Order: sequence, then C-alpha cells, then structure tokens
Amino acid sequence: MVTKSLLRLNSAMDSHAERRVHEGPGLPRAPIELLIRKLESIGTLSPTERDALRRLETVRVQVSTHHDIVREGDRPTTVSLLVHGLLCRYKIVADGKRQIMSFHIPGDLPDLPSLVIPIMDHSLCSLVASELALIPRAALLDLLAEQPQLAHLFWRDTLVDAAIFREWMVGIGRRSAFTRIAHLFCEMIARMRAVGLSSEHTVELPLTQTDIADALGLSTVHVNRTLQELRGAGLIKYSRGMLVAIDWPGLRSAGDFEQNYLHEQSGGKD
Amino acid sequence: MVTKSLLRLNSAMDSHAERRVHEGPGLPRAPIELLIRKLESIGTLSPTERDALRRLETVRVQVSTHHDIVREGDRPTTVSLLVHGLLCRYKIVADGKRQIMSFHIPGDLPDLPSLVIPIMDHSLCSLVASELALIPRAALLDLLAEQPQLAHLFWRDTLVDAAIFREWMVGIGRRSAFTRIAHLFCEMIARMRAVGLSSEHTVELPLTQTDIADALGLSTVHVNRTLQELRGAGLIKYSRGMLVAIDWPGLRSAGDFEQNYLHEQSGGKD
DNA sequence: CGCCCACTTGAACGTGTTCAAACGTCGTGG
DNA sequence: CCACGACGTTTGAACACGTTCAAGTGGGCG
Repeated sequence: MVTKSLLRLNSAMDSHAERRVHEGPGLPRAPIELLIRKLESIGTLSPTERDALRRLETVRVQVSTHHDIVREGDRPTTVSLLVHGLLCRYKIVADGKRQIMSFHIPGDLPDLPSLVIPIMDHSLCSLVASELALIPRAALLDLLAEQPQLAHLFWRDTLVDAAIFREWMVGIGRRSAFTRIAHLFCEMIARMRAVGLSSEHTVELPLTQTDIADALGLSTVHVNRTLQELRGAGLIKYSRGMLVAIDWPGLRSAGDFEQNYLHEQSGGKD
Repeated sequence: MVTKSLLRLNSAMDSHAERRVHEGPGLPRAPIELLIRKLESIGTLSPTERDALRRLETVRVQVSTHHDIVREGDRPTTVSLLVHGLLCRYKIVADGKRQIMSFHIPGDLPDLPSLVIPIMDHSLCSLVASELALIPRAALLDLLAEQPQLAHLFWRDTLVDAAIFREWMVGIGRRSAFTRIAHLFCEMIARMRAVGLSSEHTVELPLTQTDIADALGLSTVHVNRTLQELRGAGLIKYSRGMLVAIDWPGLRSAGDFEQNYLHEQSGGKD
C-alpha cells in the first residue's frame, strides 16, 4: 500500500519538511567519518584518499518521516550521505502497490548512481526522521577524477548494492515468507555490524510491518503472522524498532543467509 | 528446477565443452564492434576511445548449452563479452530451486563486475550454445585506468544492469504472472532493438519455459498456462525460440512496461 | 481526550504450486 | 530406417501459501 505522504508533490529541494545546517569543521559525528568507515568496510583507503574525502564540503539536512528525498525522473545536483535514520528506494506499480528495493543505513550513499546516470529511475524516501549530508555532485565528480582508486571504490560500492538486489530477487522469487524475513533481518544486522551500528546482535531497525511487506513482496497480514512465528521459534525479539537476534545461528540458517554477497573487506566475525 | 548439467564440476577454463580460437584481425563480426555498439547504446564514445577498445585482444570461445562459464566463488581472470547466443546469471537456493537474475544478449559483459569485485557471488551460464570473446582482466583494467571517460561508461553499464535488477524485483514482488511475463518480453525486445538484434518486433529468444519460470519466480506449469493466455490475447507469437510481439502497444501496456529504466542514449523509437 | 497509525486477529478466497501423466520433437545409435 | 531416450511442452486435479476484506486493539502524540 502507498501512503498519502509518499505521493506528496513537494520535492526535497523546496520542502518545509527540511532544515538545513551548513557543516562546520569539528562537529561531533562528522558525516565524512561515517562515509570513510563505510568505504573501509568494503575496501581500503590510503591516507591521501581519506584526507581528500575530508575536504569535501557537505550541507546537513534534516528530513521528516516519509519524506521523498529524490523522486523518479529527478536529476539531483547533490549526492546524499545518510548520517542518521533509515531510508528506502522504492517504485510504485500500475495498481498503486509499492515495491521497496533497498533499505539504507547511516554511511550509505543511496543516490550515488545519479553521479553516473543523472536521471533517477526510482524514488528515495525516509522511513523515519533522518539526517543527511548532501555532497555537491560536481565536487564529488572532481574528486573521483583526481583519485582513480577512490573512483574504483565508489564503483565497488554500487556493485555491492547490485549484489544486494540480486540476493533480494532470490528471496522474493524462490524463498518462503519465513525464510525471506529471516534473511532480511540477517542482512540488516550484518550490514549494521560492518559499520559499527550494532552491539551484539541487537540493532535499531524502525521498520513498520508495511515496510517489510513492501520490501519482500508480501501482505502486511502475512508479515504479522510470520513475525509471530519467528518470535515463537525463539529466533528474534522485535518491538518498538529494536531488533534482537536471540538465536543468531538459528536465524542465519532459517534465513538461508550466506554473507559473501555483501563483499565485506575483513570477513564477518561469526 | 536445477538440471544436472548446471551442477557439473568442470570449470570454464578446463572444459572439453569449449573450443578456443585466437582472434585475428579482420574476422567477420568482430566482437569488439559489438561491444562498441552496446556502449554507444547507453552513452557516447570518442574516436580515441573506440580505437583504444579496438586494440583489446580477445580470445574467442565456443560453449555448449548449459555450460557454466563462471561459478559462484570463482575469481575470473578474463571478462566475457557475449558474441552470439544467450546467457543467464543465476543462484541456487537451499532446497535446490534456481533463481535466474538476468539474461544476457550479444554485446553484454555479464561478468564485468568481477573487474572491480574479483570474487563471484553468483554463477553465469549459457542457455544455448554460445560464443564468447574473453578479454584479459589486466588489459581491461589498464585501458580503463588510461581512459577515465571509458571507465565511467563501463560503470554506467553496471548501473543499468542494477536498474534492470530493480525492475525485475518490482515484477517478482508486485506484479501478476501475466504482467511479469509480458514485461520480460518487452524488456528483451527493447534491449535487442537497442543493439540492432531485432527486426520489427521479432527477436530470437530461445528460452525454455523452465528458464522463464526460474527468472520470474514461477512454476513451469503456470508459465505454460500464462503463455497461452498471452497468445490467446493476441499479444505475442512464440515458438521455436522466435518471439513476435504481434501487438506491441498491447504488450507494453499488459506488461506495465516503462522503458526509462534501461537508460538508453537515443530514446526508443516507439 | 481523541485521533491517527501500527499492529493483531478471523475467515473466505484466489493465484499459483505440486504432483502426475501424456504428447511431440529431435538427435542418436542399433 | 526405426527404436529409443532426453527434453520441452501440455493438460488435469488437488492443494497450499499467501491475499483480501473486515473488524478490533493498542500506543503515541497533538
């Protein structure tokens, strides 16, 4: 189901739902450090490259829940780095159903593809109130032209992205609802661990059951019942946006989860 | 269903199912010209870039039906350019079901991602007897290091690839079998038109019903019945590997097909 | 306090699956 | 030349996983 808020016509660039703050040096949790950590989770950065990244200037933006950051057909002039919150890519099909194609956690650059393919073929929206750091497209293009190894790493990031799409396709096409949901939870936990956003097997994942349904091609009713099964099987606890994998090995095997497609640099810890 | 042939243990590099021919100059239908046409369908090439591409040396290889060209876990040392035939990317899930994630037509570089992510997270196999031109990985890396614009275009190619994954996800997740199959046919026709492999709305597409089922997350039985519906609705003819869109506008609307996600350079003709 | 939204539950329904069998075609070998 | 096997396609019938519709509960926030 598509919510009214998803269809609002205000664009990210002129919305009152945003608050913009120019980023000075020395602010806590500097966005670029998050990006560096993300890039280092899938590859290596030289000190020169790290410094070059740190010289990027960004504009911090706050967006409210269910705010479209970019929309299908847009030609964004900035690339969004997610600092805090949760985003998703989605498309609406002919009869109004929504398909979510990916979730994005802090450190991600969900509209990085627009650097190379200027026109968006899908929309990007916040699932909770979130904070972004906008990187001007031109500045990033200049940086990548100067630093070919960095360009390679950004390319790599978009390829890991594609690998995640493929894995979701396998799930939607060939796995049961139970396995699909377990797999999604494994993936989100693994990705968050890789960038330090998880303690033990607990993560903050404020998805509604509708979000999960739209991501996995299910109905909310069935998601609800399947979540109860997962809880009943002693695999997870999940309430008020906190997901705990009580039985991590059990969840992995229930979800048929093989971490290799995430292409993490320093192989997972378990 | 997974066929025995998909599980054979011979690898592309040592199989008797291959015949290798070193590529001399002046052979008819030079593989690189195909690649150039493909790249020009999604962007522009300068004369310098075209010449640089033409200096790539390739090894021609023939592979038989259902031959694994690269397999999950491999680290290929060449990048495959499909010259003739039809390939697919696939994964096998825990209970033995196969999910096909993409089809590849002549001009495609299905394992291009291995240039940047050396280890394969899925397999690549031929659906009919096919011909490849293998480009040494190192040579291609050198070329892209010298020609940043060309590197951008290859990046772009992998991003269009990802856009196709997303569109398939939407289909598998949120569209009916009828719409899904119609959409697949539209996509294949559009892609083949873009590289000149289609006359009118007729294409050679030697897929079995099992291939279609595994690509769209359906059973072969249901694919069979849905194909009969598509024929009955006067939208297509499809036999012996030749697909004809009798009613192209009808097929497009039945398939909820919006061409934009293919990001073709010179906007489709209809 | 009252509304909105997310979650939960029940029951009927339907799209697509599974199992089973038969048919046609093509290539191979006796 | 025909018998045979392999494979793809077609059909029937029972079944199941997940959907849809509908109603009601619960919590957070203005």
